[in-house]
Amino acid sequence: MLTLPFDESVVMPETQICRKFTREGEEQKQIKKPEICAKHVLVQSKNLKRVPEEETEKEEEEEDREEEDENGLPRRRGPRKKKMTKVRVERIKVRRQEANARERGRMHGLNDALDNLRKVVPCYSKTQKLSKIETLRLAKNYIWALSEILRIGKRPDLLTFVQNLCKGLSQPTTNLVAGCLQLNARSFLMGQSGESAHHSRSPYSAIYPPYHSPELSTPPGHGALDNSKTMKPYNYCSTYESFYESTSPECASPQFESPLSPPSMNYNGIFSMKQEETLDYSKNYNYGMHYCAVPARGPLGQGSMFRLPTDTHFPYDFHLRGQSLTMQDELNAVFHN
DNA sequence: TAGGCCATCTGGTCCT
DNA sequence: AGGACCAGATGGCCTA
Repeated sequence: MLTLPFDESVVMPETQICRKFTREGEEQKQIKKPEICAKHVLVQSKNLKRVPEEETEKEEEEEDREEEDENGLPRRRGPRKKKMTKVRVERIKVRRQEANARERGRMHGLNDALDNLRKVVPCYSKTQKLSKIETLRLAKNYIWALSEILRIGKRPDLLTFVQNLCKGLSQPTTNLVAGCLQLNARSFLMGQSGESAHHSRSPYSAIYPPYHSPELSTPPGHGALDNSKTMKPYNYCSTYESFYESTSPECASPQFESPLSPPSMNYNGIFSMKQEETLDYSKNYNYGMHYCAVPARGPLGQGSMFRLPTDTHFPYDFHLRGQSLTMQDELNAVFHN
């Protein structure tokens, strides 16, 4: 069901500790406070340990002897407190540095995992990253919303779905989720008038799983079609760029080319499906993703704003120009309520 | 400038 | 003993 390859090896890359971190502002930090690379620390510590080890033991023995009286008995009962010799202090320092490096690596792994989570929740933006807590909240809501769909067996209307997604989220995040839908919608409309109509999907397809997509429902290696053979290689960058008019820094990322990639589909509304890149898209664009939102009867705000036509297909019949804004208003209202 | 978010350091605790 | 995990403290960066 998840789009992007959920590969733990990506989450915890082997070289995680010593790699170059590129988080915003971190480079500056590196300049100010050069990062102590774990490997360095380890090497240093090994050197520190190895060279003086024998000497250390001698020293410690001597110190221990110092604590004995003339009869060879310890001066005090109970556990002896080891003297803090230079060497011992140094060793403690090194161990602390090692522990710091491990802790840093651990936190980076955690952050990588969080980044991967950001990519599979329905709202992903490189430029406006969700905070950690918001990512977790949104992920929880997303899981809940999807399981509700499974439980009930039918799709809720768009607004309900988005409302569920936004429960407990801050207003900026709520706006971001709505913004994601708008971006999608805009691109969708642009696609209609332009040459790349097939490059976009309706906002519905952006956030809903591809229920009617037999081609996509089977992960590679599990029979059926291998999409990577019939479609152009996955490249979400183009769509990313179409949304943000900038080059995705992850274009070159190999992590999405894993052969273990799950069906190359992303529901998050920002990235496109792998299949969108196909030249023969018009033929293949038949995933049942043509859900469109039509205004519900009655004034806005009464119940749902959008409805899913259950058996009719109105591809591209999405009245977004007016509605996208209204939708955000609705979402804001939801938030404020 | 206050507040939110984040990375890092640190010491404590638990587990192997 | 050493590593993993955790939470508190701290300081930097960013934004409203």
